[in-house]
Amino acid sequence: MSDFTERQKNIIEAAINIIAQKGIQQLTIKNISKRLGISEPAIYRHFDSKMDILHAILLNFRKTTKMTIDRINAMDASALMQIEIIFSTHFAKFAANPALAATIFSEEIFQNDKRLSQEVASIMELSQNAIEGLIQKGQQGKEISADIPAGHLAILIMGALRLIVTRWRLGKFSFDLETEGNNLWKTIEKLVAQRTKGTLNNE
Amino acid sequence: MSDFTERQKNIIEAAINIIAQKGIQQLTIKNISKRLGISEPAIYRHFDSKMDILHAILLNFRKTTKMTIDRINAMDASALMQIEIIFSTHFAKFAANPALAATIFSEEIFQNDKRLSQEVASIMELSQNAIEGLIQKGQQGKEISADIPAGHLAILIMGALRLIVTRWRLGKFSFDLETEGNNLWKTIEKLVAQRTKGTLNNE
Amino acid sequence: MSDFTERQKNIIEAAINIIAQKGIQQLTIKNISKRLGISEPAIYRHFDSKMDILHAILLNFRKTTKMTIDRINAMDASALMQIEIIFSTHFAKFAANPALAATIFSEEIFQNDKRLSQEVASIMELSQNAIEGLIQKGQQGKEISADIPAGHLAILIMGALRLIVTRWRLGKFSFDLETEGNNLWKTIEKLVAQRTKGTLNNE
Amino acid sequence: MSDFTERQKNIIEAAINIIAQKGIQQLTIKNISKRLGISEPAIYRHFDSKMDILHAILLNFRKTTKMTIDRINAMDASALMQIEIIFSTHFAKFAANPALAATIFSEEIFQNDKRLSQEVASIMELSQNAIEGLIQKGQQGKEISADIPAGHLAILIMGALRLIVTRWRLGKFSFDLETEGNNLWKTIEKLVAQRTKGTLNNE
DNA sequence: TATGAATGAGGATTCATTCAT
DNA sequence: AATGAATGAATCCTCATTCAT
Repeated sequence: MSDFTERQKNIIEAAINIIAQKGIQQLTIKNISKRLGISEPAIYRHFDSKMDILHAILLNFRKTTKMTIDRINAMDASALMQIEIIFSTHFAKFAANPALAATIFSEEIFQNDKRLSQEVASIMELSQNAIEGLIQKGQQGKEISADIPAGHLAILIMGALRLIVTRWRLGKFSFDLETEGNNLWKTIEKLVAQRTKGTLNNE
Repeated sequence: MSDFTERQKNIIEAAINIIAQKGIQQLTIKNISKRLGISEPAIYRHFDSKMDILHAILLNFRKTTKMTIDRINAMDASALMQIEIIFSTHFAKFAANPALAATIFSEEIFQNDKRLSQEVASIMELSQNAIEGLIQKGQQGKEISADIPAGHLAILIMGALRLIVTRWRLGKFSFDLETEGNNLWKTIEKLVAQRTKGTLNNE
Repeated sequence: MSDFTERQKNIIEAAINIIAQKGIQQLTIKNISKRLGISEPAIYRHFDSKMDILHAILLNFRKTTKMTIDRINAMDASALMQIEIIFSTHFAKFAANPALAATIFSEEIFQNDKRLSQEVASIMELSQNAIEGLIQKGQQGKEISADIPAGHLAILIMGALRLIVTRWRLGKFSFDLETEGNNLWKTIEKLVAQRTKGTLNNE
Repeated sequence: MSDFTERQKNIIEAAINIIAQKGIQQLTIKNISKRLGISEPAIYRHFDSKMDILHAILLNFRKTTKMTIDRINAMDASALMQIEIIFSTHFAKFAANPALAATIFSEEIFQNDKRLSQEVASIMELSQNAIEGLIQKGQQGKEISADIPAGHLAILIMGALRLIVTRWRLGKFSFDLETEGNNLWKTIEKLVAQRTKGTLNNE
């Protein structure tokens, strides 16, 4: 959030909350200003257009995602552990800010605007590449079965993450996201772990 | 599509295409009518409201999904084979009608309307339950590793399916969905297959 | 109703009921046709326009009002008795068909159309003149105090009639119109009755 | 009009004039804005909805009516004189603002909206109760014949007032309302005045 | 006699945005 | 930095009416 003024941060936050609670169709300048208790034109002091607000949301998310990934990549830990941290960090982030999930996973919202859709694609790539890279590292380190395409594994992991978050949202947060996320991770870990004769799950 | 008149089918189709090409924000009565070369009020001869059109889209999708699932469930095939068919049928359907994917995976679009959001939830459950049931069958038949929770597996499978379709859409269909889908399936199959000493993947 | 076909009578009746129950704003061709269980264009087989339907309602009311008045005028009864009959007949008519009151007393509804507004004026005159004539007759016959302008008396009588009916409608028919009407009449009678020394009310 | 902004007062005035001149059917946001020389959306800066405008008209009328009645009630005058002032004040008000009469006496216009119809009923009650109260006072003070139910008298007075105003409107203001009103009042006064032997009208 | 399909005109209302203050 | 007032364009939807069948 470093490059944004306080008011801009307020606006971004309000916008995210509106999207999460009421859907993108309710994200109007009027609703944002109402939430902040200011007038509509006041918004235009801080952002040139509504699109700019959406762009700021994405930009902001990409930044924090990148920071998280960089931090995790720099860790001295096993690949599986690192992926797990990415996984659980995402869940923690969404649990703490459910609005974010609604916004980030609403790709089609942004498809009308080139700048926005590119930003979305870029964010998706970021996590995908990070996970894929860690998987390859894990395969080289014999933590993860080498016979599984890293890209496919990344899709499975990210797809599961997205789906469980979406369910959680649509189900009105009726289960504990972090707990379920961790459980899911254990299953994933079991699936992808290097299987040697001695560690066979069955038999 | 059996319960709809020809005009209703036209309208549904036009609506799906608009959502796919321009996004839900562009799904207006005017745009639908323009696409069909009729006037706006003409739409209201066939649907009471815009929401009813969206509802019809979902209803229709649920129906065909249910039929597909029932047909596959009735098959005399291994559980893995059946899941694979569900998987590939979905890809085939989306490949044939990319608009559908955009519509169906846009859950948050519908969150303002109870009837619509319930329909979406119901559709998601349908596939989830079907896959989960087949996984359990596969586990009982020793096709699929029994130590993996069926629910988690179902989330992984459906999550991957959704994610790959979303990527395909956002990437403007730059890869062949069915091919990639089949490849992904092979990986999934490998992951979940009952692992006995003799069939170990590694070593 | 003699000059109208059965279908026309149905339409008129439906229109009156809609005006009474939902107000003039809800009097639409669609609502009329819905009430009759026919299609909208079917209405146009029987009336050239919506205005023609309203005109027919007024025409019809004027006819029956004229008939009533003529019949009463022809009676061999005292003037007061005759006015009372007009008075109570109106109440009976409105009690039997509350919709009519709502329609007839909604003069401003018709003010956009010359033909309709003239019809309304003509109906108002009809009753006014009838009552005024009977009052004069009563004054000549010494039934009614001669020092009161007949026109003013007619306004008082008709005004009270209209107001009590309006109240009855707005109060959702919470009192018995005919009973209250008769009570009111007794008061009116007392007020206008020829006051001779011997029949003084006070003292 | 105290609680309304200048623009709100403009809008209310324009609305009243439209209702009076063209009827309620022509009371559209477009027509109001046209009359004020502003755009349609501009209206919504000042009123949330069209219904709110109608409500404001009624509210305003009720307020001034209440003030008038309170002022008259506080007067040190005979009951008959007080009623006469209410009577003539109403005529003066309508003569000065013919539009108001058209609006206030159009009860059925408001019947679709609970809030509005209650306001209308409340306004009607206000005058009715005031007059009824004054009649009782007059009866106690022996100004007014005590053998006449006060409620009936109030209906006669208010009914006559309404009817004469309506005629004046429908007749395109072809007579002088205040003059005719005053004449009518003299008749009413004569009718209700305490009749003692010495003041007998006849003989 | 009736209908299904359609339409031009218009309804209230909302939108993102601008401008003078 | 903020606001009150305004607006052009667009929203969904309804209306009376027409026409081919």
